Amino acid sequence: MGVGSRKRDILRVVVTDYIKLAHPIGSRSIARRYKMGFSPATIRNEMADLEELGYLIQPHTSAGRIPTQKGYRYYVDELMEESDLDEEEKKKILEVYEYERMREIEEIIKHTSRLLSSITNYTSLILGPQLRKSAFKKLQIMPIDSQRGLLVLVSDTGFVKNKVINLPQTLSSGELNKIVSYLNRRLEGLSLEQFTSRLINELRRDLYHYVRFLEDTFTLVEESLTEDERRVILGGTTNILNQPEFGDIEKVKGLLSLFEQHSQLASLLSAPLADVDSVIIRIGRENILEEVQECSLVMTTYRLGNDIIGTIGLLGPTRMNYSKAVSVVRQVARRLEVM
Amino acid sequence: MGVGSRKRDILRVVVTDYIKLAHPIGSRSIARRYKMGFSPATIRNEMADLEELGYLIQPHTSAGRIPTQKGYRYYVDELMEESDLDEEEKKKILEVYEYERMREIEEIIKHTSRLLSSITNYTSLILGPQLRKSAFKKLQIMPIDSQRGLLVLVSDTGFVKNKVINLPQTLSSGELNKIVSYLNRRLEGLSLEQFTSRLINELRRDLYHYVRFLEDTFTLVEESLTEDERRVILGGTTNILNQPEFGDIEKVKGLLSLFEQHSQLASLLSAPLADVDSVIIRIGRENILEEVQECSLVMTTYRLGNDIIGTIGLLGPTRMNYSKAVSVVRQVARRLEVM
DNA sequence: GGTTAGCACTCTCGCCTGAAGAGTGCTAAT
DNA sequence: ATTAGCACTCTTCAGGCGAGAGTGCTAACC
Repeated sequence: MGVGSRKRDILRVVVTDYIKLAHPIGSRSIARRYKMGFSPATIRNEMADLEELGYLIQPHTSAGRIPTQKGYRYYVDELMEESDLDEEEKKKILEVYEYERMREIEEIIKHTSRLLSSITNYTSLILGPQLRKSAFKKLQIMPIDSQRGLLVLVSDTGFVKNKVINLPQTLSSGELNKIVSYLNRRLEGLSLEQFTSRLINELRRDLYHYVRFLEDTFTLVEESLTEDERRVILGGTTNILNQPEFGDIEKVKGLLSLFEQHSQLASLLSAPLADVDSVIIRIGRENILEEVQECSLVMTTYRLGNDIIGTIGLLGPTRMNYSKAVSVVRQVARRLEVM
Repeated sequence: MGVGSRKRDILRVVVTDYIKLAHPIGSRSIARRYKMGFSPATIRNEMADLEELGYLIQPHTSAGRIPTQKGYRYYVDELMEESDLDEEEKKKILEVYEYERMREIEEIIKHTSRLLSSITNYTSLILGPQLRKSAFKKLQIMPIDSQRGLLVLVSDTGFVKNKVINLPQTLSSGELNKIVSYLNRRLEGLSLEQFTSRLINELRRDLYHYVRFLEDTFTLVEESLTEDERRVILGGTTNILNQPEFGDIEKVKGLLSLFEQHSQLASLLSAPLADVDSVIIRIGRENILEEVQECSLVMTTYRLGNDIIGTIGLLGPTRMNYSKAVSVVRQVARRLEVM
């Protein structure tokens, strides 16, 4: 299919119209809506060819055509033009981040997810800061009462994690301070993925008197690396219900309960790290998970500092407005990077 | 309707059968399922009376009857017996809290909500610790780098709150320590609701040199009092989709988006504080919010320490298993109180 | 008088049918 | 290569029909 060929034009029209109208597109309606200079019959022939080639399909004989997954793929790769955002949408983006300068990273992400879903009416997914890649910044243990203390861990990307731990009664505040400053010295600048069992054992040796209460400290860091890395922030989870293709409860059920399983979502968002900065589109069955095989995901990575720290994405039906989704995701990611 | 009257028995049967079977209950099926010693015709007469009295209603002529809101109300007030839990369910409860001793209150609540929804198949709502009622325990500011610090606030109920704040460059660590220990002394034992603007102004006077960076501290406490108090933890939000009465997307939509609005949910859960320890049931339109007028809420308060600190509840269709919901909610709340 | 059997009536639900509408594929003409 | 024409297919929707379930009423029964 060469550039400027009639087939290309017709495929483009079918895809964009189907995205807009959500029902099969017939030759007659194309001829009516766009004055292409061909009769419906000609268009019909071309459409039959496009079906032969696997780009279109008929839901049943004598309905119009709708794009196949391959058709969408060709569209986003070859035909789509990235649309510019409305003035209003641009303004919305600016406003959100206007007042966000000082907040914690968690807050920024939550607002971002709300922003994405409110502009697009799709569901937004944000894979939070990859704690693994971020560096240790500071650790502190503040005594709460005689038995308990609060362990606080801060990463250079502004991520904070707490845990209440037991303190041995025998521990003086002087000793505690010494331990804390030892740990800070020892861990300074390490990325959290360097916090391996070898390192832990080394620390254990050095601090063998206090090992029992330090176990909690180690546990916290480990939890941060595993469980917490999979944290996904969602926005607009009910937007999907407005899509006509999800009018059936059964279809929605799987999707909505997927939204409660963060580790699954995290795997969905794991992008090939090669394509940093580019926007990745996964259409239908290109996604691994069963539940989203009738959905598409438009996503990109965002960075804070120099390391990649997360992914933001929009999930909609395969019939989603890719053009808009791509530009929204791109713009917001860019905006996020200058925070 | 006196105790032991036939009407009572029949009302009980209609309500329990409808809860179980989810379709209108007819006189014939009652006579068949329960050998009551009356013919269907007699039961029919009684049912006609019950309809007259407003306890039952027919969805259409010549269908069976279903309970009205008034019918459910009579049932829960007069007829229902609290059911005991299965061994398996009891075990489930024990297991969850077995490994929870050390965790932060937030974690405990999350697990509790998962527990509630998994046992009952309804949606669980937990109104978190009422920070307002809990007392200030400890405040700490840990420097992260030369410009920023992490402010950490701990309440006596184990609630932790963080915020990244700007530190004036000119501030020495000695000065910082002095400020922190002054604040700790000054705030010791105060309940957070005593943290009023009068107090803030007093602090402002005493620390007028540092006011600008302390503003963030004050803000944090204020936020904790307002925004954060309304935090609601949800579990099993998609369970509602399994109920036959919510087979229609339109009905579900409102409910699911309500689940994203925490302040609304918080208002739903606000219970008359008079009935601490008792389980409160709100049936259908007894709930204020539009979206849950076809749902019922079974809830009770739980305490940590001596002050009431929250509410746990189960939300299901009006046709929910009240008997089970009441006992689950009661048992879990009780279990929570000995943490 | 309370209870019951009998019966006509009503309403839902699933199924079929038929007409309207939309779109196609094929053929023959341009 | 393109187009007009036409028969054909398929969906959708309304209407109709029978089965099933349940009712209300009446008259008989204990």
